[in-house]
Amino acid sequence: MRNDICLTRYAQKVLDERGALDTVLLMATVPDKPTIEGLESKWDDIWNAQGVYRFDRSKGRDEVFSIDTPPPTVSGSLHVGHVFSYTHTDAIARYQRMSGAEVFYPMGWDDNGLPTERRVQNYFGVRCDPTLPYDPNFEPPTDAGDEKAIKKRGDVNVSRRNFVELCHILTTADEQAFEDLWRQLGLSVDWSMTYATIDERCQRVAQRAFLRNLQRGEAYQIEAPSLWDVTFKTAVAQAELEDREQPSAYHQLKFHGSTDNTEIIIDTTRPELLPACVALVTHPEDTRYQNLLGTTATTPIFGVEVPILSHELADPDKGTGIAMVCTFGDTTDVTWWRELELPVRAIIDRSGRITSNPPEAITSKEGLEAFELMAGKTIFSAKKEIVQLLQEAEEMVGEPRPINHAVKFFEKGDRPLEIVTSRQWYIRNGGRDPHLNEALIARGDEMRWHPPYMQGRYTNWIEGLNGDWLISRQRFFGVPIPLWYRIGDQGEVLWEERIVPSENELPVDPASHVPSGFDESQRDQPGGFMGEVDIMDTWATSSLTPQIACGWEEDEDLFSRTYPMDMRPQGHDIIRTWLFSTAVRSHLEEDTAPWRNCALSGWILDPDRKKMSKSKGNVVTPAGLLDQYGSDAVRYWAANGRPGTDTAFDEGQMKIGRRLAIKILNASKFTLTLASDSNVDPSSVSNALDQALLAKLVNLIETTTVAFDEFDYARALEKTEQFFWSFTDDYVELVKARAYGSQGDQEAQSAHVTLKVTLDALLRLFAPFLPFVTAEVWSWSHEDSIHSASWPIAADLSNRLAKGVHIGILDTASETLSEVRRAKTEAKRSLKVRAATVVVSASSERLKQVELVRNDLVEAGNIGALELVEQEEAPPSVEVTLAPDE
RNA sequence: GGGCGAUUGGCUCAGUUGGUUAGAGCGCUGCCUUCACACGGCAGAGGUCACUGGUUCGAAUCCAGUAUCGCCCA
Repeated sequence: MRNDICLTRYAQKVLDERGALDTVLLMATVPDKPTIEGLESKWDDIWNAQGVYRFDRSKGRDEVFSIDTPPPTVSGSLHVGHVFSYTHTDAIARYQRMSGAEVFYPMGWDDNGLPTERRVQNYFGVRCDPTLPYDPNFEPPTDAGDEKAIKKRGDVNVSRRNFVELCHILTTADEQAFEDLWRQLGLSVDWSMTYATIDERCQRVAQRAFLRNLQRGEAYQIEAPSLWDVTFKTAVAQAELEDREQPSAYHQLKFHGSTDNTEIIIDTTRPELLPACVALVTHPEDTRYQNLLGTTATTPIFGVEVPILSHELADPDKGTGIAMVCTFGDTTDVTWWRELELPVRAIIDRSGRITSNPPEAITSKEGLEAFELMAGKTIFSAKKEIVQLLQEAEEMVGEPRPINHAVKFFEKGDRPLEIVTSRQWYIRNGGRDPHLNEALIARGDEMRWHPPYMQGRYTNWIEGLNGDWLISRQRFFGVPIPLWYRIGDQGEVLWEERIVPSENELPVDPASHVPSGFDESQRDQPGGFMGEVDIMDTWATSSLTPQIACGWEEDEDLFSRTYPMDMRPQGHDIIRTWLFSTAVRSHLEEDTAPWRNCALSGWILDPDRKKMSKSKGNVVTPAGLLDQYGSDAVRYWAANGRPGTDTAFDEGQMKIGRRLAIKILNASKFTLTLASDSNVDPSSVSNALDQALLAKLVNLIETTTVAFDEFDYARALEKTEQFFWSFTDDYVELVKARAYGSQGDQEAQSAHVTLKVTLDALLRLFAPFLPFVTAEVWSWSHEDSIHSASWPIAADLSNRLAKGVHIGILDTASETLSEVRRAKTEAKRSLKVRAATVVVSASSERLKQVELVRNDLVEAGNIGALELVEQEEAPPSVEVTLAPDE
């Protein structure tokens, strides 16, 4: 029965012996009571078995549409925000596939980095202690996941390698859960092409790219002040910062002019950095301090002599207009230090405490004693200590004045960042090189941005860069920086004498692998080698997703067919990190933009219009919603969110989506039951109303095709939905009787063909959004999958339509029918009650249209006498006289 | 402080280069168990398009400014 020829034969019989054979046909092709329940697993299985979404790598670059899917962070649960943006991408992927493109749509998992470390620490109740040796017999704790039990026993210390193994155990399980959810959602991903950012291939790509950067001089190591998170004890990059309003206080300190011992009052929020003071600085045009420029002052308590200098960045309106420069309180201090060529007096260590040894510049007894009191203390305690000392010495004016101000935090951290000097690896990203900066901004012009204004965020970010990209992290679970360093005869590390692995050795872990030409006994020995202990920032891997997905340097054939990629979908909040860093890597590696299109999706807001995020605790998880409303319904809600626009989480929209899916089932059942006999040749459509519907369908196909080509899936959905409801509410009601044969075979046949052609097109237009219900309905009358069927082509339909179709007939008929319904409703009568007479007054033009659909109107409205009165001036009116009440 | 976005019925949103009377869905109200669909259908009420000016024959739409909200960056 799934055979088209067979189906046609049966359908013919239905026409002849209608009624008697209806049941036979229904049982054979269309279910009696179609339902959307259970479609997800049924169709996932079928798609899987048939390989509907498998990438055919014989296709050339011109035929391929490649998508650089964002690898979601697996160390957390998915929330509806993910469903939202991934559905947008999938709709476009499905449209492209149906339009004839060979869609390259792999999925990755982002599992390396801090979020995983934190999850593993909490889930297993462990801490990584890199000094411990690997324990090959280590078993994961049996109480994993049991918060109470873990809290009771406390964390267990494990070696780095054991810790990494636990990371792999957990991420593997997480990834399976994610895939299951994506399948339930109906993403048309080729699941044979997944990758994980910590897997061997990704590590190889990340390390190879790093070595190439190193070779070309784009990666470099330098000892310099950098932003430092004291909780995670790692350096962080500019892109990972966020400002947070924090309570603080201004303190007025008395410096003393060296020549005449005048008091110089400076305002500072960080009095504890006084021992690290290296200069005072004021604005070059600030008349108040002109006479001091070029002289020196001594710091209170510590008695260190510092120069008084000028710099543009000193704000005359801030505090007293003269500031103390410390190494280092904030990034402005770093700028002053660098540009004014000041010395370093570091007093904050890597855990955020005051160092035990004072800077050499402090020599006075009083100063050394004061430092002794602060040494080893946290910032908070040291501040209390120094304020007390200053007040006792009467070197502070008044009390601290509380303020709120913006302080830089690591976006994942919860203590303010400090600035410490350390040896770190950087990749050039235009933060220091104006030419590279310009070149990267220009790359933005090679991509189409959806929506276009998002390009401004990219440009603004690059323009505001103040340094290169810091990629080294002092963490455990990530891709190691693939290097060793020679150790000199005295045991000193020779940072410039790097030992670089060859590319075919990758991936390497310098902590356990031995560079060629050495053996393990030489590790950390004079004359031997030392492995780099740092790992790369997670973005140093994620910035290579086009290279990873497309098989860079490992599958040149695939690479040539897929790169540069056609589309990068992502959230607008990570333009500065993911999008930008990816552009950097492709620029350096391939001298090209990584993609042709960037599609930026908005956020999901909770009903209070707050961004949905884990930290706010307002996250809604998708699994329950998919079960409750069905995947098509949830996708419908998601697809209504316009590109780049934040959208409120709204279960109401899911209810509507569900209703739409059910309506499609029922309307299809009706159409296919009546019209499965029909050919689908629009040129045989003879009725004027039918022709008008098909002409309108041509317009719809044109509109949705243009919208999809512009990545405006939401518009395509909206227009299709609008058409569909008027199709079922008006057109189907108007032709129902005729389709059953009331006006003869030819008229019925015209309706059948129209119904069938329209349904076939509508199902395909809906398919990118509602893949399950459309696949189900399509299968009732087709052998192939709707998802590999061709997208409707407007010209194909319009070319086969009769010429001179009056598209307005459809609206005229709908409006007239609506008037009849209104009369019945206002009379509080049933819609099937007879309208004894209906008088339509309108222009002769409009009356001609009514005349053309007279029979359908009379039957749909159950009209006794339909009278037409010509009236050119007044607006058209419809007067209805109902049959008397029974 | 700079940049960007938003502001349309109770709610969520359309409104495509300025063009009759501003649309849809939800919610609300009323009616109808109709032979695809009660997991439904039909219809109704409800908006001076944030505000103030300007351009224009004509502005939700273009321009300037103001306010509120949000985001990004200092």
